[in-house]
Amino acid sequence: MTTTAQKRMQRILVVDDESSISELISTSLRFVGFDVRTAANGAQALSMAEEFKPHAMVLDVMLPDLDGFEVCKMIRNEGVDTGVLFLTAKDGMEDKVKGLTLGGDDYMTKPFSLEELVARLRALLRRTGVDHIEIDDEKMRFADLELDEATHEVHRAGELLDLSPTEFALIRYLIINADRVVSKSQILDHVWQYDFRGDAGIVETYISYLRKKIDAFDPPLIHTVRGVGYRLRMPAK
Amino acid sequence: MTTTAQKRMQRILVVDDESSISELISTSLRFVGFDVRTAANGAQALSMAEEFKPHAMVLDVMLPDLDGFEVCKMIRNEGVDTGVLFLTAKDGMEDKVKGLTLGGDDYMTKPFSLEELVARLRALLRRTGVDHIEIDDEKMRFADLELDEATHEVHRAGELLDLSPTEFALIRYLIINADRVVSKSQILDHVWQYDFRGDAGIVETYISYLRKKIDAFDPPLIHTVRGVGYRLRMPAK
DNA sequence: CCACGAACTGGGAGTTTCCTGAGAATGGGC
DNA sequence: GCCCATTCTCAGGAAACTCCCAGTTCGTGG
Repeated sequence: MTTTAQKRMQRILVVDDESSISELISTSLRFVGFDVRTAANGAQALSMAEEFKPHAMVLDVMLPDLDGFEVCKMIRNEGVDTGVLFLTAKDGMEDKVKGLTLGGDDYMTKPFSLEELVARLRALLRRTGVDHIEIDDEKMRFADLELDEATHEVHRAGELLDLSPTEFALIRYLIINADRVVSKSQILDHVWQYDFRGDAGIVETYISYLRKKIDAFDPPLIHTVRGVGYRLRMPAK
Repeated sequence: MTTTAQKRMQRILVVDDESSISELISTSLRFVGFDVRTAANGAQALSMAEEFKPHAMVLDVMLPDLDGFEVCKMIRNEGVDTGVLFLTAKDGMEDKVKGLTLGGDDYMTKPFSLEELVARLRALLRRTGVDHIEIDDEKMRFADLELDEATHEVHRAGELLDLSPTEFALIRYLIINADRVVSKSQILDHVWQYDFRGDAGIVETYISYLRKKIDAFDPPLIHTVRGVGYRLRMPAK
């Protein structure tokens, strides 16, 4: 399944020299339905891109041989038309990246959360519009809740809610998994940055924050399933 | 049966250095219809994986030679495409597991109950979707009883029942073994954590709890088989 | 029909899980 | 640099849950 490329799948090339990171990313992307290849350095990335023709790339700017921007430039010169999501460590480089990610591209600083990565990548594919099989108009809905990926806005019953970034990511994850029970550790794994080493209790705190904003309306949508996790659901009236 | 691999059976590789644990697990898995092999350390696991090509693995993170993550990585590098259910002691290691269980993988902390293990393993196989013989969409039914694994809801005659975690696990076990008599010690072994040192009398208590909720409807489905155990059955009217 | 063991169930103690408020630490924007 | 929003930790309290115990009922064999 990882070797046989499906025709309708969007192809992503992941380039990072830390194997733990590239594995983390590629596993996640495969899970949400992308066809993924990986490369560990610039040279590999080049030959892989030519052969694989990815719709988008996740590209670490810090590679052992070339830097990410070089790789990007060369690949585009080869005529491979692909959006790029740059990954960068949190340091001075950040500024440099900003200047270079014009056009449809985007970047994220490590460490990031996987939901965020997937969301950005989808947005990027939508913008660069390589393959319009897309049906989703960057808006998600559940009951009278509405989440807009593009504007990062959340409305309930027509009213705009003021959410912090983490709150937004959390409610997004809950909406994606609407009606299913998600455990606190699942939430932690997907919503928090992958190197978060704290207690799962933080999830309780944020659920509490969210409830104050989202469930200030009736009926309450966020339900606790004791001993298991949380669940977004429309209570049977 | 343990040596002759059936074509339609899903293959599971169990890796743990405590033989009592790996035996416990493999017996259970065989009983519910998997084709199981075991390994006691990383090296064995590697050679076994290559030859056996498991659909999924149950992998202790704490092994005498390599750690579980290494093993997992190496096996995947060998091109064996397999989901992994990590086992971890309840300590700091928990954190380390989190980042690596994204995608299709999952993990559980010891001690666990065998029902839980089987349920998670099935969910994992469903997600990684190696062998799509699936008919069940995470829902089980018996008579007018309906149990949904995803929402953790149980309905009888269309009405939602409010069950505690243990009650839920117990009714799940009874439904799985519908129409068969299961003894109190079987129940204890499968539904409670394997290190539970209490009396089998606890089962009576929970059967009683369940009856109040499930058999508040007609006809009663939970029947006592005196001197033997319990049986879920539709009484011949 | 009696006697005995098995099963049922209410009560309650001890534990676990969850919720929430308060405050320290961090970091970005003005 | 200062302020404010945000993130995260911690701890008290409430509620749910697990488990044990003991008195009672039930079923079966003698």
